[in-house]
Amino acid sequence: MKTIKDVAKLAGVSPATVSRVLNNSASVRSSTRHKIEQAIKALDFRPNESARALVRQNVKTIGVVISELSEPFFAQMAASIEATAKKHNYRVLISTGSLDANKEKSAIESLIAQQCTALVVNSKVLPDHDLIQFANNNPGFVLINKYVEQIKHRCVWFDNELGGELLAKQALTKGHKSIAVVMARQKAHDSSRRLKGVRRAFDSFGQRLSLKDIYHASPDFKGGQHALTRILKSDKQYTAVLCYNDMVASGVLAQLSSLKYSVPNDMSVIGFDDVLIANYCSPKLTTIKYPIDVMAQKATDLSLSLISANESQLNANGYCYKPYAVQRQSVARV
Amino acid sequence: MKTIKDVAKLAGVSPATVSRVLNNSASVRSSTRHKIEQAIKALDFRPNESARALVRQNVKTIGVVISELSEPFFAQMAASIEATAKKHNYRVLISTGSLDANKEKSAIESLIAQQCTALVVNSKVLPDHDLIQFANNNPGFVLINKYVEQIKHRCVWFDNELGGELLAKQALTKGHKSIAVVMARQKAHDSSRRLKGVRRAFDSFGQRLSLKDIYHASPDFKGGQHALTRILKSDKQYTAVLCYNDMVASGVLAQLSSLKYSVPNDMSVIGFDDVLIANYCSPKLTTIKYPIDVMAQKATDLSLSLISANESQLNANGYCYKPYAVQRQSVARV
DNA sequence: TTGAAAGCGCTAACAC
DNA sequence: GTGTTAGCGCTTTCAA
Repeated sequence: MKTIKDVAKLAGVSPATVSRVLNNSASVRSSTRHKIEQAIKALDFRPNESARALVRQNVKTIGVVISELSEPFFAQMAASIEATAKKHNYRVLISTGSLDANKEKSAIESLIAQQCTALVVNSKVLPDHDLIQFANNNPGFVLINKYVEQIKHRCVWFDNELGGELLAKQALTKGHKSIAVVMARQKAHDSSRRLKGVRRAFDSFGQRLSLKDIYHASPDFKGGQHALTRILKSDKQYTAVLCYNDMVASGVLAQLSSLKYSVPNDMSVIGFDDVLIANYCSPKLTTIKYPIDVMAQKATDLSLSLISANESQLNANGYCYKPYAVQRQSVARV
Repeated sequence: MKTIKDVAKLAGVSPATVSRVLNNSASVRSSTRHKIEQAIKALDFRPNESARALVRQNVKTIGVVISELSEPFFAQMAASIEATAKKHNYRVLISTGSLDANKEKSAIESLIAQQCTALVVNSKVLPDHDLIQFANNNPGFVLINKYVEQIKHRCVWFDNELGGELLAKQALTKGHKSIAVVMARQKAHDSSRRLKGVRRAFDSFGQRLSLKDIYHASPDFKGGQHALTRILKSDKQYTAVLCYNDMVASGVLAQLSSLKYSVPNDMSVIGFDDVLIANYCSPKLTTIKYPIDVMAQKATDLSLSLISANESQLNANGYCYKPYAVQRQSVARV
């Protein structure tokens, strides 16, 4: 392995000067610089990042914690973080938390041990006080998809309640009266806030959402399939199904299709998130946009500016992103 | 930041002994070990991985190069690598290559500079001689989804030709005579090998694939939509469309659906890869399985065993994975 | 503008 | 079993 000494020897200078060229840290006579650059090229030298990290006490790596990389929503988030990090010349170290508090915690800790000063964490199950403690000990710690009052300036989150409201309004404004709602089973998910928004919309339309109309399912394709089966078994004649996310909605769609129901004529279906599949299923899903791309970008920028002490432009209230409706073909007027 | 010295001081021992406990590297009296473990816990100490990497000349991090993280196929691959790495107590450093030879090269180089001795690379556009050179200088360098003769023992690849053959047979065995084929535009993709397999199947059925029946498209949803439009404009009455991948097939499906064609009655459609969406679209796609999960796992294990000199169980011929057909509902008999 | 030297936190010989 | 010491490759004072 080539080291800075090899370069120095070949260029006939000291290692310190090579370092100066590498970092543009002090003025170096241009002839000297040239010699060094030649030597670097000749040896195909690349500085050892571990050594740099050790002496600089940080590493040009942003740590990312997510629950599950294979889910489209998170994959998109990770992709957006990676793209943003790349612009700042940072790499991305990914660790999964798998919906387990201990694993989530050790995922974060391991990234910190790797000297990641920048950290973008999508915590699903870790208690707030743990998150606050991490934030206090790590200047570059940022939460995404989560709001924690005490460290809100490090949070990039989404207005789930408004999302729920918009979700319900997609059906309510088209005259639907008998509406089923499919939410996620886990408390950890954003179900309860979305449901609150759904209720608010019902109230504003003078309608009532009964507990019986709320179905619980795992937040994926299979969950949607199962939920729809239960929905059809009920004695109510629903005309619309509000879904926790687009994967659930796809499952609902698939099940309806296999039962020869026509969407949106026999049943309207509304998704949430607007991931790729919403645009790819048939009929295309009317859904609620969760702007995860720009949120991920913001979280990355935020983390990076927090560690560069470039705090002038920080928003003390954090960053809340709003949903909006994306109307496609899965909703009919009744 | 806590260091090994702090722990040593608190436990009343030397740093070396702390290191021994940390690494289980030599026998330590159990009472001493206990004291040290107490001190580690009390200080919430975690060893600095950069320092370890520097002295050990490697890092417990596996570098991954892929073209685009947001594509479902690659997201699934990345997820599988991460899961496997985690089992070996490795982290994952991800870098994207974006179908550009220079970016791909610098992505690999940057991972090497980070001391990643284990490397799983999905190269799309880098010339073989570059890959061979990387392999020669990096014992843990492994290629996935690619076969390079000179370093085949470091390759985990897929039998695209057989895949193409199976793809065509899904239609041929059901009596289709007029078949359109949609392949990827880029040479970099596996199109040509798949096409070769398609041709072989046609030959074995005594049928002829004319150049006019081959359509080129970008390997995604939009590409599928556009391709189908061109297919329907042709003067031939096709009864089946063979697609480069499931995303293309979804686009074909969507376009057919919007034109009120019924699948598979009016047209049969066959995908490739068997990503999630193949199971989620309507009708469910008949497709060819690309076992990316197990391949990614194998590539990760291979890379890790290459650097641990645990080469006894290595296969000098590399690892070729075979496709198989997954029959669902998008193909009819004619 | 450049070089010498110290040291980041850790591991691994080599003593004892 | 445990401590002492050197040094991994780099950056950064401090002098010159």
